[in-house]
Amino acid sequence: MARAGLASVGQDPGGSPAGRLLDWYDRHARDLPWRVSPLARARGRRPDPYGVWLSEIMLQQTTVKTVGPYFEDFLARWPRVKDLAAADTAEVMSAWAGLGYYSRARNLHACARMVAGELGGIFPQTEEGLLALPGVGPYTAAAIAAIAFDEPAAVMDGNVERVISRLFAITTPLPAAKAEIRDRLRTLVPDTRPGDFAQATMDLGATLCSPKKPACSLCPWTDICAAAAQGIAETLPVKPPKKEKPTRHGAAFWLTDGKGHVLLRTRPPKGLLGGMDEVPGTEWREQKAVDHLPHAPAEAPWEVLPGTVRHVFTHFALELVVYRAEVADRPQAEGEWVPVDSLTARALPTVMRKVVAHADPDAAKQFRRRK
DNA sequence: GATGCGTGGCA
DNA sequence: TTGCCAAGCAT
Repeated sequence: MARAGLASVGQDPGGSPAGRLLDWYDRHARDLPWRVSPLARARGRRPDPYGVWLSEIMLQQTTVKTVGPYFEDFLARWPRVKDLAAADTAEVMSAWAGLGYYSRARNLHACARMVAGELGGIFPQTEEGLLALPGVGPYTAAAIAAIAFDEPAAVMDGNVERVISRLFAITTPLPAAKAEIRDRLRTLVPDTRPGDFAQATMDLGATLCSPKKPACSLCPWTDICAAAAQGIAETLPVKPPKKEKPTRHGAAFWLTDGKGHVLLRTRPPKGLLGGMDEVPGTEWREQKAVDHLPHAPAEAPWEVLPGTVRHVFTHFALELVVYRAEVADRPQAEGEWVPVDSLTARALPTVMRKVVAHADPDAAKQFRRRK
């Protein structure tokens, strides 16, 4: 933890910036389920490309804490890429339920099938090759290339954008600043341990160089950080103003048959909650409907439940009224009758789990097993 | 370049 | 309570 005195600025007190960051990483790397520790890596242990790929897809826009149990569950169910490729899509969607951004799950499965099939079970080892895989964009391709294959790729995620924009005091707003951030990052990427360097920059952003109240005094780069020197670290990177979220309204219909089954539907494969299961409902509109019942999946003695279900998506908030009915004989209705006690096996997104909890609190208890 | 796409944690 | 935002990608 040697502190670089003013006299040593520009003198490279602890080696190159990358070297100093790696030194910090050797001492502070977090122990994560998909990570090979710096020590084990130094001893020659290599991360499994399948595990690196799986974790990176899950980590897109998703926190480490949230991903943990899902990663363990996927790896236990499908230890190798060919196992995942052989799974049913419905089973994969069910296992992904709750993690969000469900197109990731579809692309994950498509990618597994591509790798296990036409690629002979071997992941591409270059950024370019990885970029051609479904669900793999610039960040993920670079991350896999660096972490799994020791390619000196510039791995730039939200954390790294923050770290680099501060290090060089880049005040251009995002996303226009990305090109400059990437150029700056490239000057830092070392030829040795590029994978650890990538993980170190992300760890730095996730721990010390946080969006608010960065812990500059503990940072291995504090003495070479332009933003810290100018006292503007917390203001960077500059982001565009946020758009406001409208609230949409709708209704959901919980219909049971008296024999422990409930009517569910599967949403279309693309778009919001694509390919996921749902409790049948109305469309979701900003205007509140006067009467929901004409949109019910069947005629039944519908009873409106008190309260509403609220859920916030990326670009709008949703408020649902829940109706409940039980019928002795199943009416003609689009969808599938599913045992109420096996809903965990279904691909129910979080908003629909909230609907279940509202309509039948006992049934919702089965969801508590995970996490 | 802009937009659509989930969820949970935390200040 | 409310807003912020986290290891982005596809279109």
